[in-house]
Amino acid sequence: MDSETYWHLKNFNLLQALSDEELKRLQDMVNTDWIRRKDPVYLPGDPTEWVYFLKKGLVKLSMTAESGKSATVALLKPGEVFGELSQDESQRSSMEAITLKNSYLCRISRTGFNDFARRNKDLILSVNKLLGLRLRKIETAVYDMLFLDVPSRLAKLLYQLSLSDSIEIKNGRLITMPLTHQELGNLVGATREMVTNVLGRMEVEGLIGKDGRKLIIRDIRRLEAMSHGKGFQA
Amino acid sequence: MDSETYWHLKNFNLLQALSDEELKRLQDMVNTDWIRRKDPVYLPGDPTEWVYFLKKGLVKLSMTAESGKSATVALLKPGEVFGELSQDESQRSSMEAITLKNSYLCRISRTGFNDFARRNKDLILSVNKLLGLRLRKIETAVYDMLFLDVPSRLAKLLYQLSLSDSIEIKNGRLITMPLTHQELGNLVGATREMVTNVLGRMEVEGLIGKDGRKLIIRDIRRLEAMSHGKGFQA
DNA sequence: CTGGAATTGTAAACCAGTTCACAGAAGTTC
DNA sequence: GAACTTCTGTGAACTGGTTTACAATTCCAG
Repeated sequence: MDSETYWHLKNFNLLQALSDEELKRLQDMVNTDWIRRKDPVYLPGDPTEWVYFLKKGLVKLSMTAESGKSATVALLKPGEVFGELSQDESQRSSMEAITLKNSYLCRISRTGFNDFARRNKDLILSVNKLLGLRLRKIETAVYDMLFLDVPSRLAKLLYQLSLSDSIEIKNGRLITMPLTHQELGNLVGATREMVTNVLGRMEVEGLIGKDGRKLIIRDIRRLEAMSHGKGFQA
Repeated sequence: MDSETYWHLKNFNLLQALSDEELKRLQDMVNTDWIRRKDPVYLPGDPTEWVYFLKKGLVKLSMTAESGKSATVALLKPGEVFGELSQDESQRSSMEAITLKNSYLCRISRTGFNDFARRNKDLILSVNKLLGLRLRKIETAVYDMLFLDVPSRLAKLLYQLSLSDSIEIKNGRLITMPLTHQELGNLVGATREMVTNVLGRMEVEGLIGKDGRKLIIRDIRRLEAMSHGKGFQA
């Protein structure tokens, strides 16, 4: 492999615990794929036979109903691992994974990975930790869906995006993650129209601004506050 | 301990992998508690310092908002394990665990349990499997909340209760789990009134019946069908 | 078996968010 | 830079579910 695309499994948190020798062994089990923007990695109903390591790009993990409605569960960035990790020999995927940018990812067979992990206490512990994190994340997502209204949920999302995916600009922070209103809606469980509407109000209130189609966070404090209480309270 | 209350850790799925010797060692780390019906095991905000094994009784795990609204995440029966299991040194509990019947449970310090598990590959693997199951369960809960209406969610719940907590009677199955309309509502994410209303319609349709305050499942087939599609479709 | 507490039943008013139906703006492609 | 596609903006009509307020029933303790 050339040095441009040469990839260290080492860069994945999950694998941090492995020795160089073990990494080499694992490396032999790995396939690397390139997937074009908007193409699927896997679809609902596919067997869960691979574990994926995202090397470069952006992947959206979402649930879809037959009605066509869909909800985004996670946006995965380089270094993140997805696919069914637990030992449990579960049937088929309920989710769909689609790239939002051209992406490089590595793929290990689930059974292969599990056999490998079985011989590596530290790796099992890492998997354990990761599952715990995922669990807590989805639990708070449930909490938010049940107890917060759409403006609060959107405020929270923008707050988080501003921490994880933005750059400092004059008078605010520019969100770099390329998300349409539709995709924001899928992330907070609301319609595209509702998102447009709420963002409009937020702009009037001076909480956010926009540069063409990109969002600018203007008052992160108030956004953060809003993400707890009841939306716009008047 | 007398033979009535003597308890084999062995009966817990999670611990199946342990040898008798290991079980003995674990047993020394265990406290047994008796908790009165309706009393809490822990509350939101409590530190997550224990892992619990429910020996006898019934425990409700739920999330509550400051508004007082609450959602039930799980009903735990003897043999089930709860509390924060993953290695991740997470802060405080977001959930509340309350007994619905007088209950016996065993309690192991989380750090103790984790140290113990760290030396037991098979145990960690079991924990992983359990976390995987929990994850899948909550994922389908999210799916249901997002894509199914209240009648469908309730139908699904009744269907499941009829599989797991009912006894055969003449002309149907009697649900043995003691749940009020309020509690059914908390389980499906709806108000008490909505539950009363939907159950009423289900009774008219001949899907269910009631014996005093207890529910009887009359047509499990149609309930099951209903749990997929759009509630009452006319 | 009786009095009070908890649960169920009911219906009208209300509301957050969806649906529908377009119009305008911003990017993209050739 | 024209033609197209994708995305944003907007408002009216609608709807599933909540809220509120009470009445009726069931349960349980003494």
